[in-house]
Amino acid sequence: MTGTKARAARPDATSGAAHRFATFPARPDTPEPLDEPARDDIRLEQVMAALSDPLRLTIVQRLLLEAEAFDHTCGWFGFDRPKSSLTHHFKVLREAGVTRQRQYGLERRSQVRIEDLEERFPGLLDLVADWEPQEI
Amino acid sequence: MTGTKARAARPDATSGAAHRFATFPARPDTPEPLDEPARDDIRLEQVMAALSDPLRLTIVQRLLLEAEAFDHTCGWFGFDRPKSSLTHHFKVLREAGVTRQRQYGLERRSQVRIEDLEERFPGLLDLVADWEPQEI
DNA sequence: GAAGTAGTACGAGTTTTTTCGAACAGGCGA
DNA sequence: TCGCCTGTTCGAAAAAACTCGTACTACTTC
Repeated sequence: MTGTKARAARPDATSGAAHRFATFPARPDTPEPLDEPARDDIRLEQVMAALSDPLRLTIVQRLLLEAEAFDHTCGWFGFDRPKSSLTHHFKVLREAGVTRQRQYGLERRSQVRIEDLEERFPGLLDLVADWEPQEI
Repeated sequence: MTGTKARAARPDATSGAAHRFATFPARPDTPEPLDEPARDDIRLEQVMAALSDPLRLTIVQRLLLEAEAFDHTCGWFGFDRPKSSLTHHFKVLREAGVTRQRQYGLERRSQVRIEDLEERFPGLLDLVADWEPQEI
């Protein structure tokens, strides 16, 4: 991992309305994101579908809350599932416009598209952040 | 339809925070609701799943906006689908906790559980109200 | 180059959701 | 009682989503 703690020390505030989720300035060595819908092409029904799965809700919630909203590898989550299943779920999130993924050498890192989602569907991410996973 | 306009004339404000959707006082002749989850048993993932379908989003949006949030029969929507399909979709909405249904003689009327959803998932209904159906 | 690592792509099996016809239930009015 | 009307239930077919093993790619390190 390349300096997550250092970056997390001074997050910028989200542009526009103040918000509970911190965002971070782009860095010069950041690779281009994988294919994703443009902000205005994000569809509510697809975001809802992406967030209707407990595993994916967990992913988004942990991206929002556990590590100051910065990007993480698939492996970081520690889910006990086959890799191909995780690939599938991360792809659903990205194609719905919920997350952005970038390739850093070997690993693919994900982060929530906080600003885009806040503009298109204000308040939605708060619901995810406050979600309580079903107790067994 | 039994007096929708008259009832809509003076809606009460939602209890708690002021809100864009009007709610209505219960009437003495109101039948018991069909089986539905209790407020605290409404699960975000199931609400998301229920709202991930364009037809169901349309139903909820029109219940919210077109008739001052009061209840309507399945037929009122005028969808060009077999009746059994509509029954299915209304059932998905009710079982997820999004709508409440009551039997009035022949017809079954639906309304959005505005207060319950506002308490559990504040802001979610605004997203539905502002949703723009995909242009063909 | 060989090995190790992070994750993808494909495809099959399974499950869930959706769709829709056909038959049914039950209130209401003539 | 006989239709008519609103909507349900059942069942089957079709479509979509999920799971997961296997094989593969690509980068890094030795």
